[in-house]
Amino acid sequence: MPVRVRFAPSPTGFLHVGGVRTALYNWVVARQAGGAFVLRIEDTDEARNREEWVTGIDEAMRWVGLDWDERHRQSERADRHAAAAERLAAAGRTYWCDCAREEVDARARERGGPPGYDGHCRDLGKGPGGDAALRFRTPDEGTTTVVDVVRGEPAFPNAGIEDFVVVRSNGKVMFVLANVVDDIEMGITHVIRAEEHLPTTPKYLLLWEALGGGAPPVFAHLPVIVNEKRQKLSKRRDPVALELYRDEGYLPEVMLNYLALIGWSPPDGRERFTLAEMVAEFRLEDVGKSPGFFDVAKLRAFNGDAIRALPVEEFTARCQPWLTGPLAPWPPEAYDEQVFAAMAPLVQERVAVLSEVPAMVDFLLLSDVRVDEDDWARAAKPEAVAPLLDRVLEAWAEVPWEHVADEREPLKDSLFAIGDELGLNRKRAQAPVRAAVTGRSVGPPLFESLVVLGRERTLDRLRAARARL
RNA sequence: GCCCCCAUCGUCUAGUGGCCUAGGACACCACCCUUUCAAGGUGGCAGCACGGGUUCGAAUCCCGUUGGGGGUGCCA
Repeated sequence: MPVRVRFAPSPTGFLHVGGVRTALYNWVVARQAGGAFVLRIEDTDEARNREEWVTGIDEAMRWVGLDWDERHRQSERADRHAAAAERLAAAGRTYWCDCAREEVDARARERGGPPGYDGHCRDLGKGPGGDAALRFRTPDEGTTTVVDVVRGEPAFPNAGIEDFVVVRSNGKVMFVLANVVDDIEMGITHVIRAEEHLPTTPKYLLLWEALGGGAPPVFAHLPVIVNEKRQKLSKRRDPVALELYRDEGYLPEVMLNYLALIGWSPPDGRERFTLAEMVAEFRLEDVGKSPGFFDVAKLRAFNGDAIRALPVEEFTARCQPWLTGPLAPWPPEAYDEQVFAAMAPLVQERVAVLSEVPAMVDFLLLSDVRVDEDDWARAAKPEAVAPLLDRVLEAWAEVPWEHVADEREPLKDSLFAIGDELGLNRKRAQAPVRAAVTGRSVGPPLFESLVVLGRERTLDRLRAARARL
């Protein structure tokens, strides 16, 4: 039987990073088996069915490079779901129930037992219509066991599984049923999803059997991804949208690499690997069981390494959204390809995410520098800064405007010579110049930057700074 | 409350009964390099939750405790 897996996100406005990992594992399993990766958008809840949210999923998937073989929208299969519900009803596996939530709760309280539905309408022979919902009759005895590649065989006593609703009173089919129907009809062989679905899996299995689905799929419930407080990442309090990381300048291949590592690592334990390597080495049974923390610090470290490993041309190409695109902090005409090309290698080894690039070169592209108050104050503190700037201004008006490593380095030599005479070490001598010219206390190497900036602009900025002293 | 899951450095993990005085990575600290910041180099800190078993031998197997998490909808 050909391997067929599915990734079934519901449109919530963005693609959740945890979902990306789930999609990745599914995709890898499909690719290594030469099977099919099905993208199934579970949009049956109207509140989550906004068109742009649906296309947002496609875009996000494309960005990370997880291509699908089939794409379905659950909402388009409503008739299939309804037909399945009818089959269940015809087979006597369901019954109509018009108990209100409050009644169910009240009875549970009286009973003193666990909350949940008590089977009140089971044998009342009620019909559809009004507030009636269709409930699935669950077994009172026995155990439903989930055979799970990563969890073993968790067993659930059937007595603890309430008669759950499969069709709402408004006629809409519930998620579990739609899920099972789609999985059966789409020939899904492996259900790889987040651990939070484990508790509903017995219901899934019961329905699967009731619908005559044949051999159930192989399950793999992946450990959840948690925040620093060890809670499942939530869209309300945690930065979970893949788009956020994309706009911050994380590389898609790094996102995949890092996410893969939460829950799985290659046999040899190395941490950096490509998608192709993962396809070659991944095994579902090697997936870990414990929840994993989404550590942005580590993601950043991986990203910085990956950026540095890029050929410069590619680095430059990948920077375009922040240089000439919508994420650039300046108008398109401010960008100068030549200027950036001169700085690119120096910038490349200093950023961890691409969104940090503009701040590294803005002083070269913008006509006015905004000088950071604190940085300037710190750099300008020593008494000797005023005479230093005076003498540098004088010297640099004459000196050859170049910086040649290992040979003559006129800019550098003159600055440090002046600094020496005034009792300022190299660190303190370059600081006021850097702050005056670039606006910040950190940035790419100073003399290289000045060469690109040019004599006139450099001297202008130094004069302006001298005047502020 | 009830059901289910989980438990190795701060974090992600390697480890599947002797190879473990527990390895790597990120973070952190120190030093080196150095025109800032990075990068790089060297070194360091730091862990098998606890208690019982099983065994010649347990991070590895079993039971319990504790701690954490998930689920418990006419959401997906």
